Amino acid sequence: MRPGINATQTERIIQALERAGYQATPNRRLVAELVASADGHFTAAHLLDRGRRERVTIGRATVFRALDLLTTLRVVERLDLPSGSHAYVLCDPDEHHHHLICSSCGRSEDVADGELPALIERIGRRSGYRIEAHRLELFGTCPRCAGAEADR
Amino acid sequence: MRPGINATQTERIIQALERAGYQATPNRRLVAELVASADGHFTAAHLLDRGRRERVTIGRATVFRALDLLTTLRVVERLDLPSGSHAYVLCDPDEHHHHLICSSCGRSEDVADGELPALIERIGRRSGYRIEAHRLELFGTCPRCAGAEADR
DNA sequence: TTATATGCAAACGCTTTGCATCACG
DNA sequence: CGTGATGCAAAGCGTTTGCATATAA
Repeated sequence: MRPGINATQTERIIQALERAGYQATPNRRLVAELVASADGHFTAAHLLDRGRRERVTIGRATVFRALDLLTTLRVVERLDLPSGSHAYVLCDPDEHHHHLICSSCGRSEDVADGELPALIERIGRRSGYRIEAHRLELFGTCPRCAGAEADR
Repeated sequence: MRPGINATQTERIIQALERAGYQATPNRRLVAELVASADGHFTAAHLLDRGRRERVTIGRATVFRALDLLTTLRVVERLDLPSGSHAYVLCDPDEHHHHLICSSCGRSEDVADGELPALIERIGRRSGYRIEAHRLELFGTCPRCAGAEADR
């Protein structure tokens, strides 16, 4: 889980692009690598910085456009942090899930939907609303950071 | 539930301000009235518009500052809409709850926490995270809007 | 050769800030 | 009087867009 490049993950992202009919250009490959190697969530600015440090001339717009694309393809998801700012996380496109985010290091886990649908169904029945979407975000401290705290 | 001024609600907001040691100035009273009479969620810009329509010279900054204050006092809560933009809702400062928002008219309901804590406790145990905060947002169509649809 | 992708810079929308003025305690 | 509140305009920040260029199918 060190911040190296995860070739398999990178490939998955690129394949998602190609499957959807987009070109796997060098820039998009770079973004895919950066996303795949991000440990936890990241902002667009963060990604742009890292991209430029890799000595590639990559434009701000390209990063935003690539992230947009990946969001549409459900390869990444956009989070609203408690601070009000936005971040992205890599995630599994194939199943509905939610995110558990470490406030200390930013690492995040996908959390399966579990009993939530039943709960939501009940809320819908009680309120009379037809519920069409939901979003659950969990914030906390991951085991590693909790451990590091204890060591101090 | 028409968009009239809800005097009781307005008073509650003003009292929250005073209790916290802030002055209940005419501007803040106006914001309190606007917030109390908002049917559903609203943006800062929306509030500013309405404030100015009431023929009061009120500055953008004042509205933002008042909303900040009310957010701190938990009289309103800031929402992150799926579009990525922000809105505020009036809510009950005394109990933890979540929001059910009508995508069609913007009306919103507080939803009690209910079984969520148990679910979250389980997620925490399974993941090893110490979960410190959570946010659940529900989007759908309220009974009234669903009815209006059916009437068409 | 036609559609797609890119970089750059400017535009944009929302929010915050600096500062002089005003009101309240 | 001194602190707190306000309006205005300007600055700030993250994001998007227009457009000319470059690259891929």
